[in-house]
Amino acid sequence: MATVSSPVRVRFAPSPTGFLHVGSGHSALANWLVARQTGGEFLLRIEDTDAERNRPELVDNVLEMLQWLGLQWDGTPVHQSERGALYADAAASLERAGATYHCDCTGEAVQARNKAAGGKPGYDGFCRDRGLEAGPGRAVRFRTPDEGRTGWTDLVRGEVSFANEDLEDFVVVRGNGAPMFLLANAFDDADMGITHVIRGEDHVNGTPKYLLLVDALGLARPTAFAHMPLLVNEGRKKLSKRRDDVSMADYRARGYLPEAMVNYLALLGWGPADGVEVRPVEEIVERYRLEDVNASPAFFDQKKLSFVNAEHIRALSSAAFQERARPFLTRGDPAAEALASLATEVQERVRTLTEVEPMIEFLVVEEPTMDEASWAKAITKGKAVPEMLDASIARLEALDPEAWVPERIQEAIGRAAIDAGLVNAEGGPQLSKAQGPVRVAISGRTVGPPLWESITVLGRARTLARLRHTRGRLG
RNA sequence: GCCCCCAUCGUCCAGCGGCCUAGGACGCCUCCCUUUCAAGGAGGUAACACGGGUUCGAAUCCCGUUGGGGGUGCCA
Repeated sequence: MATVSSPVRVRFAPSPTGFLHVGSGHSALANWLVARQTGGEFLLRIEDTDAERNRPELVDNVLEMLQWLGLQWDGTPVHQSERGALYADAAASLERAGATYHCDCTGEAVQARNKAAGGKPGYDGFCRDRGLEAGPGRAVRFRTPDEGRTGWTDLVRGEVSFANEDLEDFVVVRGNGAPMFLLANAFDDADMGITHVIRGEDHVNGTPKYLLLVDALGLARPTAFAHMPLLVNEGRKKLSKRRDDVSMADYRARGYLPEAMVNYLALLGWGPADGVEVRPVEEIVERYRLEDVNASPAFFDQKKLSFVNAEHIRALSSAAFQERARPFLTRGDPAAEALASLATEVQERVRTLTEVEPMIEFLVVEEPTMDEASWAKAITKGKAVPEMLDASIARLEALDPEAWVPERIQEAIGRAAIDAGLVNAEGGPQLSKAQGPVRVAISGRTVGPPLWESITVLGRARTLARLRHTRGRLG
């Protein structure tokens, strides 16, 4: 299959009926990648011809999410709602060419006839030859050919074609005068000079009608189409707003990095030849090939997304990591300062930015929130817990306040372990056992950043107070 | 129902007629490292849906079957 090389002119055409969804993001990304790669243009068109469903405020969400992802579009977004006259002209030209007719059938009437005729869906052509004039409430239908085939070369699917006899006479203008999706969509693509139509697989069935319309309008067909694989859930069903986690804004709120989202989305349906999956977007722009995109549906795997996100988090400089985490710190500046003191340790341990704060929270709050499971594991079921806490208090207290550094603290805890009888075969301290009660006492949890560093940052007074408090609870 | 599409490990991707006793990644499991958890290192688990062709040779090409998905609106 030919490679897309000369500059393309592509578009992302969302309908503002919902928040930007990871599936639309996937299609938008494919368009953007190809535009950037070929030095072409990535245009935006808001398909808001349905005044009743249209929610203008959702346009903001779509634009904001595209910007968040870094998918900057070229020029000003086109709004179909402002182009009614153009569609009316197109419809008039269709009528002059005899390509359309007026229809006054109601949906119920069509259904009833279909049922009587054996239950096949679609319009039956009832008004085709009735010669109805235009009139209020009357829709305009396109007269599809009765024979022949309509097809195209799809960059991801190869040759695709439909028998014209299977294509019903579809509506191009509604009874209220509003243009239908297919008319506005096909007309605009030609009018905007779109060379490559890249969109989801759910548009495959509408493509022959689109093509018939473009031809009847005397406009040029796009150079190529590419129907991207659908993104599916664990049940292998198309991702849906109702049952799946698909809102791009939610992923942002849950601490995913836009570069990780873009990286992961690019991996759905495609993979770089060198096998390096996690990489900067510029490298994906260079390597992406529409012709190599798979036609089969891809499962949107949040576990892998998390892995990719963790990799991108670790790739950040410490300063950048702290800056990116800042909006997720609900406890403000104190939390930011706490993070600064343990940044590299935390950065290596989180998969999303929302996991940052819980890891340093013990440094910010008065008293750490005690995790019940951790208490049960390290305190209730721990070995020589009272002894270990007593010894830690004694050893840490004896430590020169000037020497409150990780190395000295490790030594002190090591001695405390030996005092408490937590020794290994060589007579050394059994640190893995010894650190449990201390960690829970100071942070409330069994997992967290390295202990010696945590104690160093917590400070002498607070560390001793928390150890004593926990010791006190044991009686 | 009809039309269209899809079919390699649980998942994503590689494979485009011999290099495949099928490779990488996520996940899961084991071990190492280790103050917890991560990270890192070493292993392991696991797939060409089925049946016919074509060919000296098929995961790769063709046909069929089965399975899955999408569409089937005066929504986009």
